[in-house]
Amino acid sequence: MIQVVIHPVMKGRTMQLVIRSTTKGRTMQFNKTASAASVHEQFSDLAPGEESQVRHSVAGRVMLLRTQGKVAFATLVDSSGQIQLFARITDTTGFDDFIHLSLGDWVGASGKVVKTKRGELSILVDEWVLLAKARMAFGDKWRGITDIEVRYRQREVDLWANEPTREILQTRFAIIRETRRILEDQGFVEVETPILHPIPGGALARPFITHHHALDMDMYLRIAPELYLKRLVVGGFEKVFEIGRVFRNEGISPRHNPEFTMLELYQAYADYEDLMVEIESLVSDIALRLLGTNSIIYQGKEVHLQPPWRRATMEELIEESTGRHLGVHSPEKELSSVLRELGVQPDPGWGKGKLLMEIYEKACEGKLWGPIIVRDFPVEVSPLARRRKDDSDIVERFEVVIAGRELANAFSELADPDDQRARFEEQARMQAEGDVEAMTVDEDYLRALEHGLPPTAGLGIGMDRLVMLLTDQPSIRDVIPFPTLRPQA
RNA sequence: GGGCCGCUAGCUCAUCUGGUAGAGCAGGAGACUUUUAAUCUCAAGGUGCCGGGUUCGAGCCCCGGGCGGCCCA
Repeated sequence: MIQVVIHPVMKGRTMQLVIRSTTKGRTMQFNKTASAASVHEQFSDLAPGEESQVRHSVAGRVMLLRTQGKVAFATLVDSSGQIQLFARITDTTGFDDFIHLSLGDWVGASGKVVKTKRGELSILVDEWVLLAKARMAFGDKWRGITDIEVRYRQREVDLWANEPTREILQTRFAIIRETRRILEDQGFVEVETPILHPIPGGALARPFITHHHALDMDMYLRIAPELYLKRLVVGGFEKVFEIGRVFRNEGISPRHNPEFTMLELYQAYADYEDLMVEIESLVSDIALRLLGTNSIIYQGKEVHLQPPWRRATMEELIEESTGRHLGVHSPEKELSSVLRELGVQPDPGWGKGKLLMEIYEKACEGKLWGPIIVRDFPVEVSPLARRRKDDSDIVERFEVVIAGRELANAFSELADPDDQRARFEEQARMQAEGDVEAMTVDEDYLRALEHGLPPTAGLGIGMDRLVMLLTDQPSIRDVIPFPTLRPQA
């Protein structure tokens, strides 16, 4: 015997409906013949008070219920929109139960499509069935759910009570879909690479550690798919991309979630200049397709996404911001003192390249509205990127900054196995000195390079941040269906 | 990790300086045969995040803890 648990707010007739829906067997199937939107499309020209002779069956969630004696009106919401149910004691079987539906109940209803005197297109219900009972009380019917914590923890409630949440996530999934289409149209092949890594690599970040019992070894959730994707290029895939989750063991903020979605693409025979053009058109095209414009508003300020975007070197931007001409060849003392003036205490282990990068991040990045392509980074902070021909301390790398945030990171890939080994060893040294974000030597990757990586350029885009930008959301949590939260005590 | 803010009925919010908690909606009973957040009547609904302390008396003041938000490192 199944114990029927009744929520405290369920009483009287509503409780009887709960018990009946639980103990007398559920309706397991419903033959829905029309969506709310399709009813509106087909019968938009019905006159107020006019009844069509067409029957339809609709299904969805009861969002509002207005009873008026011997008639009642329910607003039914499905994934396409809303349609009104019109129940009448003379037409509707089980009318007495109908008027005791709760907000949130799932209902299937059949009847003629009519338009009421007030001009609301409706289903004049003759038969209906309770498909699922909402035992938990509904949020405020006017304001929905505003408690941020409830919205993130019980996203299903947020989703059906708050329409904007649905719209934002629908846009998110559409952005990812359009990205795939655009890249496939350009001849890129979507691939999959491991999420469980024996060695974390491809980015400077602290990984999550997990354990494989049969192999009795620790493994790491990937911090980037980068190294495996380049091994596919070595194997002969000339244009590849992967859209997938990566995991970084760092703090949570309005811009960071421990797991997030990254797009990485690699193109053989290309360099970072080619990818500057690629990302400009990619982001602009996605906006055009989904929003109908590439001139958008983010948090009250305009962002013009139409190519070309401004390009500037890191050194140029530092000079604009600080008024000082600094570079990787500036005296270390000068770089340290500028950084200290900016309020950052340099770490003794930092070289000139790291100092310069810190200066850029502190003095420039947050102030750049963009879109802007910031190019030519120090080799010290770019262990997988190719050196520039004219200056071996600088690499062919760029970041895209929009609204003060890094949206994408790209570079001409380092293909020289000897240089790569030296870079890995430098990273390993930093790791030994306690840098939890430094890389380790990846012999499998080095062996792959020994087999020959053609000239290749790679690009990574934080898809969550792109979604934030295009949906005008200030927090990454609002564009992730189930953001990471500490469990409630 | 540090600072500031929040946590009151199922939901959304009130409660001036400490005096023993209130409304709207939802839910219950009833009225109403074309409503649009329908309306009207009645009744019910609270460990004030948790634990200490101060006080004759704490939702409010103090200390500790939890969860969340924002800012900073």
